[in-house]
Amino acid sequence: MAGEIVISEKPGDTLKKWRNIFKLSQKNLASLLNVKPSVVCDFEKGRRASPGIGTVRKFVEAMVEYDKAQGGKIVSSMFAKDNNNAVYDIREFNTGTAIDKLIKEIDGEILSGNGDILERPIYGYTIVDSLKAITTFNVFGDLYGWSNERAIFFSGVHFGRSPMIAIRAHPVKPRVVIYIKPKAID
Amino acid sequence: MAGEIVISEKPGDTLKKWRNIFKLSQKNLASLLNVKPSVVCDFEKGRRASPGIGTVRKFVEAMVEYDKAQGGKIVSSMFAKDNNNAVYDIREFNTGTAIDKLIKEIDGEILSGNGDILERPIYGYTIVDSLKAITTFNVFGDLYGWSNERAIFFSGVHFGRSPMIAIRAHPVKPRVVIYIKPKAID
DNA sequence: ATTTTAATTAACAAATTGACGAACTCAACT
DNA sequence: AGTTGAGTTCGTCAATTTGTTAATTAAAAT
Repeated sequence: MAGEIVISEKPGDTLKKWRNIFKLSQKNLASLLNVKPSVVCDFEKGRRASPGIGTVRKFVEAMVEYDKAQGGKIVSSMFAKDNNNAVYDIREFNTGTAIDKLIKEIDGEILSGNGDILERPIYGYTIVDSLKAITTFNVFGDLYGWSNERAIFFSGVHFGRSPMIAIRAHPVKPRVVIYIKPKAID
Repeated sequence: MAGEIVISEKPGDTLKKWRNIFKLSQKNLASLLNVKPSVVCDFEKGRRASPGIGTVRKFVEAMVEYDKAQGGKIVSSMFAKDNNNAVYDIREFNTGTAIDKLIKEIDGEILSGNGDILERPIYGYTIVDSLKAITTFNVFGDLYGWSNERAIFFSGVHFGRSPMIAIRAHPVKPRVVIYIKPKAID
C-alpha cells in the first residue's frame, strides 16, 4: 500500500484508489487526519508532486486504523479473498528478536540456514494454514505485515513442498519460514 | 523496499540498510543521484525527517539501476535466482490475440474460464519447464516479459498443482495458463 | 605519523510542501 | 427551484525540504 503509492506514477490516483477501497469520503478521511477536505483533494489531484513520506504514512495509518475500528473488514479481506481466512495470526514486534532465539523459544528445530543468518532480528510473524493458503485464491495477496523482516509459520503442512513453492514464487521473502509439526519436509 | 522506507519508524535507518545491501558508499550513491554526499547522510541520519516520495523513489531507482548495471546480482538474489533457467521461450506479440483463438490454434482444451475472459487479447507468451521452475531457485524472477497480458505454458507437468500454487502466490498474474500434455490436473 | 576515505555536522538560499479558507462545479435529492 | 453533499481549484503563507559548501570526526591504509 505505502510502497504502491510511492512508486506509482500518479501517487494521488493511488491514494484515491485506496480511499475508495476503504469506503471513505474525502471529508471523512480529512477528519480522521485532522485536516480540511481540500487538503485531501489537493493530494489526490497531484497538486504536490512529491508529498512527504510522513504524509503518506499518515494517510495509510489513518485508513487502516479506521478500518480496524470498524472491525478490520477491509484489511482482513486483503489477507484472504475467502471469508475463511488462512491467516491465523499476524503480529508486529516493536523490537527485533534474533531468529535463533525465537526458534529456541518455540522449541523449534532448524532445518536450513546457518551462522549470522540465524542472528538476524525479525520484527513480526504470520501464522498461516498451509492448505487453506494454497487452495484458496488469495494466498500471499498481503500475507506480509508492515515489515518483511518477519517469520512465517505454516501450520497443517501435509505436502511439505508447496509452501516453499509459494514462497519461492513470491518476490518478497520472509526472513524465516517455520513449519508447525510437519509430517515430512523435502 | 519503498514501502518499508515509508512505514519505517526511522526511514533513514532503512535507507542506510538498503544502501548497505547494495554495497554502496554514501559518496557513491550520491554521485548516482547527482547530489553531494552530505545529502545522503542527512537523510540517513534523519535530519530530513520526512523526505518526499520523489526522493525515496530516486533512491530506490538509483540503487536498482546501479545493481542492474552490475549484472543485477542483488536484485536477483531477492528473487532467489539460479543460473539454470527454466524458461524455454518467451515472446511478445505486437498485436493482441484472443485467448480462445490461441487455444484453438494449438489444439488445446479449455480447463477453466468462460465467456468474455476467453476473448480477451493477450500479447505474449512464456514457456516454462515446470519441474525446473519449481525445484530451481529462479521460479518467476524474470518469467514475465514486457506485458502481463500473456500466456504461460507449463511443460513437464507431473504434479499438476504446483505450477498453480506458484502462480497463485505470485502477485502478478498471467492472463492464461497452459499445461503442455499434463498427466492430471487438480 | 600522515594521508586517504567515509561519514557527520552546520549554516544557508531557493524551492516545495502542508495546511487553510473561500469560491466553484456538478449531481442527487427533496 | 433550492439545497445538500462530494469533490475541485486556487491564492496565501509558515514550515520543511532540497541542495550547496565547508569544517570536523573516525577509521583505514600507506
